[in-house]
Amino acid sequence: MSEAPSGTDTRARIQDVALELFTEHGYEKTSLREIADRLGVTKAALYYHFKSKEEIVQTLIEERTAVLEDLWSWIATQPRSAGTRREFIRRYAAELHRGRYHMQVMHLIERNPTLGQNISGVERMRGRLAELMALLSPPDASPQRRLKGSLGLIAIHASSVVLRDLDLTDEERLAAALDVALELVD
Amino acid sequence: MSEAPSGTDTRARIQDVALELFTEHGYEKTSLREIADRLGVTKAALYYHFKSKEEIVQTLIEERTAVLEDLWSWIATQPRSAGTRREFIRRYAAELHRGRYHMQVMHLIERNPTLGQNISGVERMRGRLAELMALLSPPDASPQRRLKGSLGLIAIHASSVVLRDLDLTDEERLAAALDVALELVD
DNA sequence: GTCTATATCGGGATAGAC
DNA sequence: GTCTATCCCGATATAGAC
Repeated sequence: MSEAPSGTDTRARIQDVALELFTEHGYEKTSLREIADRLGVTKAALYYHFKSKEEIVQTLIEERTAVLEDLWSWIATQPRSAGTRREFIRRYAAELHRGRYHMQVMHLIERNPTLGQNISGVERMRGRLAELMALLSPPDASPQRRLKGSLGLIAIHASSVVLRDLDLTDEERLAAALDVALELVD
Repeated sequence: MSEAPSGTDTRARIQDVALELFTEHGYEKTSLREIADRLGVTKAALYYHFKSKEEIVQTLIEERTAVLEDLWSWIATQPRSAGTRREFIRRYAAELHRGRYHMQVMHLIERNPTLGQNISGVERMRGRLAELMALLSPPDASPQRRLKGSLGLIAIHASSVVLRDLDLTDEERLAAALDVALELVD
């Protein structure tokens, strides 16, 4: 699933490069020529693997949506307790270790307002994310508690940017974010 | 400064509409034709007031950067105490009441990765924002504390999105965010 | 599976009249 | 201060050869 058999799987290599450029320069600003150039192929080659630019980003997003929906299925069956929320945060963080570009895709959809108006699947993902955030506080929580719960997830996403200048490894950054997130959902 | 003499000041009306569309659909995706249409003028008319699309967004950003720099000048002269941080958060929140589109511009720069590569002034703003976030925790703080301090500011920015479905007024939302932010920088 | 060549479109920007 | 008309470019996407 997230193996990247770096030899022949051009399709996966396209996704890799596209995601990197989309997150770096934005979806709209990234041209297919740029992607093709970096791969050492031509634009037309991309169209053999994907029928449009949209489809490239769609496949990326659908893979990550599946992850969110798995997490949602799990949490929906659990009691709405602090213990559940803490366990959720741990599972979410673990996912960041496994799927190699979960975080990047999250940044992509957070930072590209244009995705979602046209691109199917993005709205569903944003919806799932909102639902998960709502579940990170007790059912009858005050707005303050609601916000803190949501900030638990946001902390994890933001840590890589906010702690960038702090000379930590990715693991250390994630560990710190995990501490903060666990506290926020508690 | 943020008056909008709604009669004749076309320049301000262009900024208004542009900001709204930029934040809604993204900077790249918004065309000058769209802006002009909504104002009931033509593209060429925009070029009388601004020499380029970039200049429109630049003026927006420069006004908000000035605000951040004022806040920075103030906090730099204060002791790095919890009291200072709390007062900073209060001043920041107050600014959201005054300047009518401070928040929108913040969302704009957060969510458009493409701004900043080319557009002068954005990097300076991002830098100021990072510096301010760093000052929201003690000088020798752990990564955890650093992250929590930064989340104080982020809480304010995120509240409008995160608490959207909660049927609160903007004031109530901001008040809740303020509570959480004050706690986070403490 | 990748190439060259091309069709087509929409965007930013300018010239010059009113 | 706003208009019409136009230029120019880069982007997505397709056709068809190899």
